[in-house]
Amino acid sequence: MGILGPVNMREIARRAGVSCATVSRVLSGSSLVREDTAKKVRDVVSEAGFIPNPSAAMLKYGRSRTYGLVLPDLQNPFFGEFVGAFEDLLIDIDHEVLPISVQTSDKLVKSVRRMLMRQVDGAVLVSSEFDTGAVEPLLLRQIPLVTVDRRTVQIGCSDVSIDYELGFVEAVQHLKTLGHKRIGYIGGTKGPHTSEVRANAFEQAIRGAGLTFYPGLTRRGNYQVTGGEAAVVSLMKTSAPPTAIITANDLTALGAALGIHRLGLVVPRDLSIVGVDDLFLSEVVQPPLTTIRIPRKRLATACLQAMNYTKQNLERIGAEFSVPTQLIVRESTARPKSAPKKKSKR
Amino acid sequence: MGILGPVNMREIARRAGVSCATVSRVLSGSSLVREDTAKKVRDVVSEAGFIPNPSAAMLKYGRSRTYGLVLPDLQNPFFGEFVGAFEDLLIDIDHEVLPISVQTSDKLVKSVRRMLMRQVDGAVLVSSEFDTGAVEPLLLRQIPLVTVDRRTVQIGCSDVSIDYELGFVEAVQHLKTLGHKRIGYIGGTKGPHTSEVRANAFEQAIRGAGLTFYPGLTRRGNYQVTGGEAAVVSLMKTSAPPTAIITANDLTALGAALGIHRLGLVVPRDLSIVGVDDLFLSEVVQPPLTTIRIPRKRLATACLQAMNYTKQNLERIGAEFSVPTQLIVRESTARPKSAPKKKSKR
DNA sequence: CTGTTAGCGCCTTCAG
DNA sequence: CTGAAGGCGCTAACAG
Repeated sequence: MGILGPVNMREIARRAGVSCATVSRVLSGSSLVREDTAKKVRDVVSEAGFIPNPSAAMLKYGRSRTYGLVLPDLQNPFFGEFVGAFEDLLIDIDHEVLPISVQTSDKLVKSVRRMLMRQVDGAVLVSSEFDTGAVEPLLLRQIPLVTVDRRTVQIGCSDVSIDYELGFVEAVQHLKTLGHKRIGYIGGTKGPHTSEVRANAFEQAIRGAGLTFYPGLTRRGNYQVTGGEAAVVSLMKTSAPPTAIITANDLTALGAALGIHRLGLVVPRDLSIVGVDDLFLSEVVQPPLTTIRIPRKRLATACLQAMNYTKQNLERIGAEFSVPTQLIVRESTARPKSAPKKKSKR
Repeated sequence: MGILGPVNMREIARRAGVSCATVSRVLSGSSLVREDTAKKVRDVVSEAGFIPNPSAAMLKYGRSRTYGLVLPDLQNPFFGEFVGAFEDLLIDIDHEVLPISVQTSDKLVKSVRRMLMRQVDGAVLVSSEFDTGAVEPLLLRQIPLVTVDRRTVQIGCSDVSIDYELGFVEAVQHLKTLGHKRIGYIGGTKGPHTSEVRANAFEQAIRGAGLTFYPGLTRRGNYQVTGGEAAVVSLMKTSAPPTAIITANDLTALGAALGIHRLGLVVPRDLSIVGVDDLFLSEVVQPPLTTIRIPRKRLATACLQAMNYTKQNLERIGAEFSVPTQLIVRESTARPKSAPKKKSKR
């Protein structure tokens, strides 16, 4: 079974009575080794519990078999779930993921440094700000880049966009069918481009459905519970509050639901709420949240695809990929209470 | 600024007109370099954006500056939060964390292999099953180990126990004060030792408070929402259901709350619920969950402490550390509805 | 088919 | 104070 201390290849070679090269060949599955020799080597390897040192290989090849994954906030369960999905994909190709959470305070610069240290073979930047200066070192070193929802490509950098437009249209249609006319929106923070993308998708969906877009029913959140709560309170205090809102993500929606509750109101009777993400907790809360699902697996797959494309076309402009979203109707949306009354003017 | 392709030390040395050794000395802060030479080198280093390749250093030293962190389930937000806390600690000492989720299906063996590959300097096993055979290779290679809630130590392996006893006593006291007498429990899966620890802590707390321990009001969950829901339904169908329950973790508690809701009942009117963990979502759900908080930072700190102890006493039996818990009272617990009626026999 | 050799980038003696 | 040289473990040429 096991052994004491780290065993190296030379030691394995010695025990098997062959040279390191032969051991290396056996391990890499080369067919240029006689079967009985190979078997002998394999026996020694497994008997010693030998595991090759990847640092050595990396030193030789300059490839680390790991991809950096820059996320805005690992506290948000969505990103945790996404990391898991991405990791599963990488395991199949024997790679690793280096997840890096770029909190508000630290700069992207530091995470870039960390990736450079770990010699990542590529980096995926999810919904984060794209500070050209900060990622410069990556580009200069020819490290393939993939952004999510930046909706811009450049040499050595592809983009995967999440099709919010699709989900928002479905959501607005859903609300319209229920009878909502005054639909509000609680967005994300100012920095990341995805905030604008989501806000625009909302406005377009509203107009596309033939409804009125009320700028006064729009608020900025922070992608967290706190932001959703504060925004919904502000929204409900207006003279003509919305009967339904869509939020930039589920955490914001959960915050909004909390705010409504604290106001002594109830969801969906007093306000219908639609989130974005579909956290696995969203179907567990009361009421279960109607939300626009971002499919993690498809997103992860698209990122990997984009990565491969970029890698193979490093000299060229990156490609654009897209991932669909899907409305999941649960119980946080219902017919507006006020609407019928207003209509039936008796 | 940046440069093209990976730059190595020799190149820096060349540009600065010195040798690699001098560059190395400057980078490691050796004082044996003339200040003007050092400055010259530092300028070239920062101008080239040079970052030393840790693989080379690792190859030399055999230390990877990373710790493995084996968790039962990264889907559970508690572990995500814990990884973050542990990582923060490691950043300060310039180390990294390799988080590994050991799902039900895969075996611990595989994760051990992954850690061996990455040449971790140590491993923390959180609330997982401790298969002696599987971790043997770690022990044999003299890799310091820390377990959480295994409550056993051995050569080269320390333990950090979470003081559930404390939290459960507080929780039972809280429920007793509210007037509860029939308190049930929904536990964890059979494998990990922590399940027994939590179950025993519950039973002792009940008896310690002078209440009756009803084995019939005990169920097994799976640390997930589904388990909590199924268990609570089963519990409420008994002829004499509990008026309050304590669950093995917050996810289970959330599941229980969901189950109660589906049964057409309401928390805490029909059943008071106490969780364990204090997920950041637990204060956001309706009703906010009363729960026994496991402080992540303190747990992470204790793990690191334990790791350092083990490392410095590899030949000796590990030490035992403990982390306290704390009851957080919110709104999922209240006076039982039935109790007063039963008492006032009129 | 198998062994020998050189070198990946860094650090650390040992000389100068 | 600074330079030259060797070696960490592995692999890919190149010999045999």
